[in-house]
Amino acid sequence: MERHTRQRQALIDALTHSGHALSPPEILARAQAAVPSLNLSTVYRQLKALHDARKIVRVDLPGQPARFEALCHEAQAAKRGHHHHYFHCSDCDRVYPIHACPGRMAHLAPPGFEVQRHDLTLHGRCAGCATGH
Amino acid sequence: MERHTRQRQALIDALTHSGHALSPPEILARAQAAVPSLNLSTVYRQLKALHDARKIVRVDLPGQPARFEALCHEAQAAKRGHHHHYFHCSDCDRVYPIHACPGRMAHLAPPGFEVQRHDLTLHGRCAGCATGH
DNA sequence: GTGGATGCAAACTCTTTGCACCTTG
DNA sequence: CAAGGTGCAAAGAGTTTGCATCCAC
Repeated sequence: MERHTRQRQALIDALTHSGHALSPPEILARAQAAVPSLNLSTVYRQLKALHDARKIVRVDLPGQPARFEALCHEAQAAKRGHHHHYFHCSDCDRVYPIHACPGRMAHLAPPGFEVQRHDLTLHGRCAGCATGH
Repeated sequence: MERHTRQRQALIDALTHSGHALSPPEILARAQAAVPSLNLSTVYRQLKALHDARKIVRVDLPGQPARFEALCHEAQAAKRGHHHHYFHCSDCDRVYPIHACPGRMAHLAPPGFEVQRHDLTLHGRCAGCATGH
């Protein structure tokens, strides 16, 4: 992450301008609008670099390929990925962040288990799909 | 799922006798104790058949390879996979079912979103690992 | 005996890596 | 011009599939 390249910028733009998390192939397709020669390997390498630099978040949902999301400026300034969860639309397959959390879940685990964190994924239909597209 | 074969039985035994969810390679290793010639392809085919027959549950955790769990007899009799969640131990990497649920989560989604179901994964240390192995 | 199940190898998806070439600073 | 980044192709995990052989019924 030392040099500024067109491919990195195209990638960041693609993530920033999308309202939802994108998969590596989706990122490739969108970023290729700006840099047609862009390669999937470069996408993966940049994603890793941006993730290590805490500029993007990896969104892993159960049984699904990884998606990535741009970190908002407030979160980047705070130097921490704000804790949040995701909504997966079973119609359009998009993933939306949810800025709410049901709270600590430690009481759900059996006695003796130390709960450190939790992941929550909601499934259903997003507002767009629910209203008949 | 029409014939009874040694490999299917070995696979079912491996899943039934384990206290936690197993990955396909783990299932292969355990079932090969009974049927040494057992092949990974057969494991995958049997897992698919058993899953379609509602005899096992697929456990997908975010960012992790699939695991499988035997359905308890009550659940099989009820013809439905009882709704539950999982605890993932970051020390021993085992996955334990949790027979508790925080309840409906519909209120966490933005207005207009229809929540149909949710997945919850707890992460931390299991009782065995927390007490110093 | 026959069709479903198995074993093996090849194919497929997703992701990572080696290496020569190109580009940024 | 030197180091880091890129593109391409090959290599890895995890999973699926085609096909000849095998074996449960």
